[in-house]
This record gives sequence, C-alpha cells and structure tokens, in this order.
Amino acid sequence: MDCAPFSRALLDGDTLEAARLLLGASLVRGSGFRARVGRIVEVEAYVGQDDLASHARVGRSKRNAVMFGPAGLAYVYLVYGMHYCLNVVTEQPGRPGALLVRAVEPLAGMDEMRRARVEWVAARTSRAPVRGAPAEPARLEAAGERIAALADVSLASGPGLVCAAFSIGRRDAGTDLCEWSSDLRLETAGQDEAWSIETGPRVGIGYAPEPWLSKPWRYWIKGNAAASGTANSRRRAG
DNA sequence: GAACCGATTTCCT
DNA sequence: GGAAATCGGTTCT
Repeated sequence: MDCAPFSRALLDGDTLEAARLLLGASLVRGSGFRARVGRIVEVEAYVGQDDLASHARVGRSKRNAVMFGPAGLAYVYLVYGMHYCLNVVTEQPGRPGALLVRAVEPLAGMDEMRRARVEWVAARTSRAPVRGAPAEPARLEAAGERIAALADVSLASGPGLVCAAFSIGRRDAGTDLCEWSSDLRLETAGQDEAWSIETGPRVGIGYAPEPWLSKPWRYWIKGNAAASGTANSRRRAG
C-alpha cells in the first residue's frame, strides 16, 4: 500500500462529497512494524448546524468546537459513558461538519488491535465494580479468549470498536489527521480495487426529527464484511 | 448544581 | 432479542 497523507483539500468542502472520498482511505496508528492500519469502509455525515442529528445543532460549544474548525482534525467524544467515537472534521472553518468513522477493515497490526481491545475491556471492568459482578480475573480471561477468537474483519466493525482497536481516546481530540507526523492519521490507499458505494439512513439518532432522521447520509463500501451495511456483519468468528 | 440522556456494545435469556 | 453498563455535556432550576 502506498503512503501519502490524506489531502485536506478532499475534506474542506461539501461533507457528503467528502464522505465518498474518505471511504477506502487508510486509518493509521503509529509507525513501523507495530503500526495499526485499517481501511475505512463505513462513515456517517453530520453537516451544518441545522442538521438536528448533529452535535453542532446546539451551536458552538466547548464539546463540539472542533467541528467548527478546519477540516481534517479529529473530533473525538464519549457516548453512553463508555464508548469513544472518531470523527473527521469537514467543511470550511465556521461551517460545522464531520464524518463519523463507523467501521474499518483491518489491514495490518491486528495483534496490536486485539491487545488494545483487551486493554479497553480491562479499563472498563476495573472501573466498574457494580452489583454482583463476576470475579475480574475470570472476566478478563474470558474477554481475552473471546477477543483472540474474533475474526480480523470484526475487530473494528463499529464506531466504538474502531476506537478500541486504535486506542483512540480524549487525548486524540483535535489531532490533525492530515498531518504526516501525527500518531493517528489518515493516508491515501491504492485505487487498484473497484468497489461501489451504498447509502442508507444514519443509525442511533432516534431523537432527530424528519427529514434528518431519514437522510441517507450513511455511506459504506458495498458488500464489505466489516461494514454494517444492510445485513450486519458483527458475528463471532467462525 | 442537579437532572436528563445519548453517533453503542456486550452479555444473558 | 433485550437490558444493562456508564459519564460528560447540555439544559433547566
């Protein structure tokens, strides 16, 4: 695969256009033989302040300020108190827009991804001594086995899983993903493969009214096993 | 300063 | 197939 930073010029315009361009690009963490690399296969567009499904709907705030800034930066936030989501900022400064990275197809560094996933589970279990929780060591061991048995393709097949696999957290907020020197970044991928794009409504935005609820602003690579698509792909490894 | 709630995943039934 | 887990931001008092 070739190694060039993802051009900011592809992101600083119309978000819906940028969504199609971002599909197929590589998401990279680190460098060298331990680098984690994955192909972006599913994204969701959130564009403008009038998009009532977007975090920008409330106007500029401390949380979503990055969305109002230059394209190519990482907008990272926590949802449901436990999962992080990675977004790539789009549009010109002043116009809030972002692409949520929903699914990535692992290409390299799968062992590191599994390790990161176990770390993520460990951090969660140690922080949550709830109710009659099962013994932690047993829980962790079970998680380790489960994660070891996961198919590569399902290591980052969801927004929260992408962040777990790539160790993405608050410290990555605001990172310039188009900058070659960033530990977390975007790179262009080879165009050798031919694939088509499918679209559908965004998920998890039940609070949004029409027409936003039904806007077909989710984009994925047709038939890709790592993308949720129409029939979900998040089944255990076989 | 205190409710309220979400761009989700996992585990159990 | 469904509920639980969990916390920071937004909003309202």
